[in-house]
Amino acid sequence: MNNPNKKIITRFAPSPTGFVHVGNIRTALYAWAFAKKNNGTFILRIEDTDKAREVEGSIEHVIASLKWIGIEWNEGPDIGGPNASYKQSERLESYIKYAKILIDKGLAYSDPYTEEEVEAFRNKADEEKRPFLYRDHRPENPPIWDGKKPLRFKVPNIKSYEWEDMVRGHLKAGPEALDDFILIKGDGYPTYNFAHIIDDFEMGVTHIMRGDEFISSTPKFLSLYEALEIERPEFVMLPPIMGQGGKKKLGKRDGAKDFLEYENEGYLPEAMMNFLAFIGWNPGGDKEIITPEQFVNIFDIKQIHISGGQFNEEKLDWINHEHLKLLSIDKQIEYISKYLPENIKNLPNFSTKIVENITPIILERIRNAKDLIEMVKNGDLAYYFSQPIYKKDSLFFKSSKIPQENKYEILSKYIIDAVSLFEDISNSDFNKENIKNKIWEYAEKVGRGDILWPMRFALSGQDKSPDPFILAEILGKDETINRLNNAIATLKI
RNA sequence: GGCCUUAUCGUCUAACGGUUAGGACAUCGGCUUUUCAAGCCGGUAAUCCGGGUUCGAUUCCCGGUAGGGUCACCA
Repeated sequence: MNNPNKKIITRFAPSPTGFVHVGNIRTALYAWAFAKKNNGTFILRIEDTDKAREVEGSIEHVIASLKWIGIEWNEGPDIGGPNASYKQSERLESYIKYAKILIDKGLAYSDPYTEEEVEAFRNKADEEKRPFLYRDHRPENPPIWDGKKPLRFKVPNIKSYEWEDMVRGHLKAGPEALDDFILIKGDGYPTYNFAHIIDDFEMGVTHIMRGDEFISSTPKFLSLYEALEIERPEFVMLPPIMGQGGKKKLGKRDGAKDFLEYENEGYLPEAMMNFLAFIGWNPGGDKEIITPEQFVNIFDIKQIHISGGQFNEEKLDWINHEHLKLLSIDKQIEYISKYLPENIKNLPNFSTKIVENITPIILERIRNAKDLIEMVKNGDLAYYFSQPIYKKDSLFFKSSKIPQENKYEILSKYIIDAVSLFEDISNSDFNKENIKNKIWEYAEKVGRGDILWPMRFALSGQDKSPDPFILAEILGKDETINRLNNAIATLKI
């Protein structure tokens, strides 16, 4: 088939019919990684031969999606290349050229029927419960092709085909898989079946990576390669990505979402790449968190799976969290700032300094932007930027040992003592270690929960929060004492 | 329905004839602890079924079952 020393050329060839989803991107990812690993060429080609389904802005969207996840191409519609154009609608001369070769060989003919007539043949076959084959109706004397009627391939040899696939191994199909399919449609545009073969040939593509839904049409492609007398590329059939929960192949019609949505939801591109890479491929071993560079280095077609994998959002969340932890502190701050909701940014004491300080705390508690928004909803963030409001009884620790009768006085005393202890720490030494050391002995004496919980609650106003020492450090000495004094005042009401 | 194809814990997977069938996510429990989170430790959990081949099958073969794909002037 291919000379092993030949430069590897792969491509990703979406049609501009709307957004791309994870399935599309996974295909692109493997083709890109394979080419990159082998110092080959990766081509982006737009298959815009169905004008009816075309959606405005799709090409920009594909480009944005690929760029976001970090896939770059060597040739494409935006950057050109030696075999431009990279849009099929601008390559019509090529298709006509090869169509004429087939006509001259007697291997293509004009379809004399109307769509309705073909449909009637099909329905009749259905009624008689036998498979429909156009070639059963192959016309005796087809008219000269005028470019206004579909041009059909005249399958030269109705036979069984066997071929090798780099993932599936040996595959085969009987003659019933072969039919006189349309090469060029009535509107002058080629079909996928024809166009991709011509383009891959002209662009020197060595490996075709695509979903396994193309297995059943492979014999048609094989027959066409033969008729055209061109060498076929290697086939690399990728397993499907199944939708969450169900067993259906993930597709646009089944609720697969716009790939760029994942950016809005706070997923990191490198986490997304990591996750997608592992649906349908596994390097063996226990390592599950890999960087894009590592992925390219270890990617191997031999380790692509043959059966489909489910899209598991919980695993994606975990992977995202792992990658979040891998980020530099500056990148982490950038991440939190990017996804922090506006209502937090509008709080009275909002400052980027506090955001920087609470970034590690937040990061520990979230896996994506949804979690961050959830934190905000639960009031887990607002207290860093504004005074908490609460009822005085919630200041008491659940298993408090403070006697009921004069509990407000006693707790006030504890907090007053704490304040005076903290007064001793200078502003510059007001960090969590010093704060803890300062109060620890006292806390041991009165019972840790009876002062630590009230202190934490006075600072946060929340049942759940980080520990009081880190809270105090982030708020700073003045604000900490201020809030503790507020708690004392609240107890008096 | 015809044809093609797939099948290991709930999920993603490791095993390339010989393992107490390993890991990860999720889940459950424990430790730690002022609450949460994180972390650490541990538990539950799988070879679809039936025949072969073999000294020995998750692994090879056949059949069944179940899932997926495909049968367009869509890609």
